[in-house]
Amino acid sequence: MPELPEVEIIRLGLSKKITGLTIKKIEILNQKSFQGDPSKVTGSKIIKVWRRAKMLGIDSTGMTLLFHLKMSGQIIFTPNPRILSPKPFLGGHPTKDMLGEMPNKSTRVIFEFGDGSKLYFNDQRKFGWIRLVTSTEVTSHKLISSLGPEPLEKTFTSELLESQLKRRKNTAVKVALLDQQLISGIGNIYACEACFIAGINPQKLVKDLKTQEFQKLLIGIKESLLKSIKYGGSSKQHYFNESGEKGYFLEVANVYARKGEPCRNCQTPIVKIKLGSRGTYYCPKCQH
DNA sequence: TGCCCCCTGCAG
DNA sequence: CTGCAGGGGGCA
Repeated sequence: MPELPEVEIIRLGLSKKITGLTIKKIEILNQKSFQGDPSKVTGSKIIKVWRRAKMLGIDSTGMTLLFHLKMSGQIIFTPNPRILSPKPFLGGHPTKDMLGEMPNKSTRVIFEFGDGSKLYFNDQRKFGWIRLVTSTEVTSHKLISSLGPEPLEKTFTSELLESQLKRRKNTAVKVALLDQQLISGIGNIYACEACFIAGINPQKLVKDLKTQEFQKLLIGIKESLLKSIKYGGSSKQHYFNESGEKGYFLEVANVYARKGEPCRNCQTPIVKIKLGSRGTYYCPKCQH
């Protein structure tokens, strides 16, 4: 589920909460969700929490826990209930708006820290994973080294966007935007949103884009990602931040999941098509 | 460059 | 019941 904004929100929140804590115990409930030897980090202290593309990294001494949430992964932090009052989501049964008690049936890995707080890795569909790698090996790891530039970096300009996308000239723009080797962190929601802001039909081939369209697309990418972070991310089904709170970006999204609803710009009903086997939303009047 | 697949669960 | 879901690796 989570794309760049959602993972970034988790990073921001988690960083404040777990930096400095000691990993006391790692309980693996689903073997496939955790790759590596957990004993290599138990007893060590958390130094840093970082993000690259849609991946989250937790550094301890010499080792990195690398997380990928894929479609349904969640990272949920709970303070020690004997020290701090329970968060609202600890209260009850899971609903659309509330996460419910931890752990639940989707919990795959549980980290326990020295102060009694816990971190739950939940993943209904089991596509996500945690990999334990040495910190020196992580940057050179294939998963990281093959990634394209981060779209929110200042150095990510329309020239860079153009040169990256043009590595796939005969591909539809929206499909190219999803390619993590070209640009990292954009997923299905923000690819659709970026195309809308840029006024570009998602089916348009990269080779047919004009310089000015790359400039608009750059704005569309940065705007939609930043706006989502501001609104707490997109919570369609699974996404909750590390404190169990939903995000509200989809309530202000222009096209994603708005099939048949009026375009916010021209009132034309938003259309849904399949592109590269992914659901794709756009306004047939505003996007050419 | 385009499918199939990894899984589970929810909506239609 | 079928189809669909914030991802992306592997394979032809």
